[in-house]
Amino acid sequence: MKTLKNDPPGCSQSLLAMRDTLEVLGGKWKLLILHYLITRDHQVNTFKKMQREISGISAKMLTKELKDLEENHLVHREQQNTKPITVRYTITDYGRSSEQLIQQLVDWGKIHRAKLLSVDE
Amino acid sequence: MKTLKNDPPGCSQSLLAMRDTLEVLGGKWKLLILHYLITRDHQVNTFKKMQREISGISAKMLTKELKDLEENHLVHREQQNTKPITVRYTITDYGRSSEQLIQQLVDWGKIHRAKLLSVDE
DNA sequence: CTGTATCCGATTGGATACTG
DNA sequence: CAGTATCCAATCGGATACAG
Repeated sequence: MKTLKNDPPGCSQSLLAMRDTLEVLGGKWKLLILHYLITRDHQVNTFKKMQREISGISAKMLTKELKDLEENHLVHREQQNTKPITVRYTITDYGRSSEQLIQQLVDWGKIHRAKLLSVDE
Repeated sequence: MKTLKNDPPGCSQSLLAMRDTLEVLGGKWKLLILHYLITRDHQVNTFKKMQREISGISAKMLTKELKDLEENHLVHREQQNTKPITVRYTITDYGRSSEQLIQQLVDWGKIHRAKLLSVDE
């Protein structure tokens, strides 16, 4: 498990917690990947399939993000005995703890798109 | 108000909403800034004060992030008649719509720090 | 198929000095 | 005080080729 950065001096508890979350789940892709795996829990999600279906991500990025998520026990990596080799990625129980957060992202995105329509641009 | 990116083809509604949120509120600082302004709603929050108290942010970044947030009606900018000039930043009603999302970030950060302690590293 | 390695342009973001 | 302008280093991240 990756260690977190130290508290910036004088940082409140909630600020620190936010920073931690942004450090672990921040960036362009991690929450999208978690969402992908959560909503496709019963499927066999291979590297290739994920790259195809998570629109816009490159192999390099997907590798890196999956590695980060695995290090933090949010995602499980399982190599299959196929030929050629395939790898199955699944969400862990711990990874599921991000579900509410993800739901908030979805909810807010909908709020924002609605707001956009209601405002003269 | 900034327009959002178009839907990547074949993108589900929830995925699209997540992308929107990450586009508007993503990055290292925006949610920290909103949190700052929400929790200090009754104070006079000037540029300098914010830069001092949001540990680690540079003037350049704070300028840019505040501008983005203002463009999206999440933050209000108000120039004061002081000498030298000061500027007061406040959260808007719309900005307050991010409060639940921020709370989730705080909650998850606490979960994660606890998890970190419970796992042999 | 699942990555890794390399190249390289684009972007990020700090430091510093400066303007109104 | 509230930014802007400039320089520059570090990182990001795509494309391509390649390895197991």
